[in-house]
Order: sequence, then structure tokens, then C-alpha cells
Amino acid sequence: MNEIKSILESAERQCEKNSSRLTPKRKKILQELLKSKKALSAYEIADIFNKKSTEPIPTMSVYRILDFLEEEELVHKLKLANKYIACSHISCSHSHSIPQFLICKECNEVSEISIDIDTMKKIQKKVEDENYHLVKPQLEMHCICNICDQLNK
Amino acid sequence: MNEIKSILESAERQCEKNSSRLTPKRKKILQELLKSKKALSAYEIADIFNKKSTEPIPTMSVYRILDFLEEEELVHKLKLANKYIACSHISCSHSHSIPQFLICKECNEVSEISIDIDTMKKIQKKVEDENYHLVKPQLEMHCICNICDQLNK
DNA sequence: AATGATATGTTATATCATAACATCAACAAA
DNA sequence: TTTGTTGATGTTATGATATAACATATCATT
Repeated sequence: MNEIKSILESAERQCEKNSSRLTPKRKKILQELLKSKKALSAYEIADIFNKKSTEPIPTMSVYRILDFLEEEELVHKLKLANKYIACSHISCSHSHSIPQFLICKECNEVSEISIDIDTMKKIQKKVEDENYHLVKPQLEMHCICNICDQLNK
Repeated sequence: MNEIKSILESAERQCEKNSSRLTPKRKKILQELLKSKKALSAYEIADIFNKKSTEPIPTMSVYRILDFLEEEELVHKLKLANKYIACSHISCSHSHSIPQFLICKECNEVSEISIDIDTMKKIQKKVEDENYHLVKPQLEMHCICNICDQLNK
């Protein structure tokens, strides 16, 4: 079975549970993000949408839809890149660990990793000692992927 | 002795060593960053400069000067906030550890902390396992400071 | 159909950043 | 002293990301 299709169905169920609606446009944008290995900007998403569809979508709507999808925890916003990426755990039934992102600064490919709890706790302790606390324990790391790194040589 | 003045002198010596010049404008921008507890955007720096000085500085120049100061390791760019902050170790003679930043999402106050080497190594290992590597082992963490957190209650 | 809530459209503008080219100032070599 | 070179700064235009404010459309319920 088509993997993306099944993820979209999970997403739909998840929205129903929260009594929110995964409208056609919201669904389509989530689908594009799922298809993309790279993180996409709101404007890139609008472009993709508009190339494929007869009725265009304004960027404003894309931003709103991304906000919605973020609230539903279906996508993550990467502040470091100002881009958006689908959550890689939509279909997981278990509650998953906190996402940590590796973002290739060249090609914008993103990998979602998880850091072990002890390490994260240590970092959190440091943060609390400094009289701050983490808004969300999500780290974004500016990386270069091996492929791009090779190309540079 | 005035602390900022002494840091500026260190900065000047550091530039001399690299045979680069800490011009009056560069120095003044560094000084504003040193005075500010918060991270400042290029446009905010230009505003501050222009309020105090008869001859205005264009934003373009501010960006160039920030690039320069970054190369000299006198300021850090915070990608997470799109803002800039003076390095807190300009006068230290010893080579200091990799900076990690806590950024308050409300007031933009920033603290520079350091994470112990083992923790950082663990993270780096994870990253390498995923076929990436860190451009610089600098983490920026989206936080809220205790003061702002209190105000929200 | 009328209502209220949610979703989307539209226009304008704020904010952050870079490109491209011109000019100026400092300084060393002729 | 002039000239050439380099680095610093000025100027103008524009790209890229993001939000505000208000209008309109659609859906779910009565």
C-alpha cells in the first residue's frame, strides 16, 4: 500500500480526534511535505501547489495551513532554516521521543534523530541552572550532509 | 576601569594580530552589541547608531560590518533569532569552549553557556552516524527566561 | 434559510538579507 | 607627488520570509 496515502489517513484520524478538519488544501500541503525529502519554505510550497493545480493558493494561506499543521503536530517548523518539514512519526502509535533535526545547509535535506534521554536531561539541567528553560526540547543543528560535503571537494 | 573599554581594546589588539582594521564604525557597532544584554538585529543596530550619530549608517554597511566582526570572532550570529550578539569571551586569553546559546523568545536576552565535552561528543557521534556533520558545534536553544516566564503568569 | 464558527482570499506592509556597482580613504611603489 | 591597489563604505534595487487586518466563502447546526 502507498505509504504516503496511509500516513495521510493517520493524519486524518488524528485531526478527527481533535475535532479539527484536514481540508483538501491542508491535506495537499501535508502530502507535498511528505513527498519531499527536503525542508520546504512556505513560498516553495505555494509554487509547487500552483504548478500542479488550476486554482492557485496564496502564500498567506500556506502560512496559515502550516500553522494549523504545526498545532496538530503533523509538521515541524525549522527555525534555523525558515523551512517546514513533515513529522516523521505521524503513523506511530506510541508517543515518540523529542525530535532533533539535522539540517544540511547546502541541500536542506533534513534528518530527524533522537538524542538519548540522559544527554537531553544534562542539557536541560544546564539550561535551568542558567535561569532559562527550553520552550521545546528540540534542537536544530546546522550540518552538512556527506553527499554535499563530497561534492565540495 | 570601564569594562567595555577594556574589551574593545582587546578586540583592537586581536584585529591587529590578524592584520585587519577595527575602524571607528566597526568599533562603535561592537560597542553597542557589548552594551546590549539582548541580541540585536542588523536593523536595530542601524537605528541605535542613527539615533546617536549625526552621520547615518546604511543597513547594508551594518550587515557588512557584522560579517567582518563575525569573521574576527568578535560577534556571533544567532540563526534562530536572526540577531547578533557580542562574543562574551573577547578578553579571555585562553581558547574557550564552543559557545552554546540560550535565547529568550520573548525578550531576546541571550546567555552563552558551555556544554561539557562528553555530552557534545555524544551528540556529535549521533550526527556522524546519520551521515552528517556539524558545521559548527554551536547549539542555539529556543528558551524562555525566568523573568519573562513569570510575567506571563 | 439563518446563524455562528472555521477556513480561505486579498491587499498591504514589516522584517531580514543580498546583489551589483560606485565612490572614497589609506597607503605603498614609482 | 602622483598613481595604483586594496579595503571600506555608500547607494540603489530587489529578493526572501513573515504578519496584520479585513473581506468573503464554506460548513455544520438549528
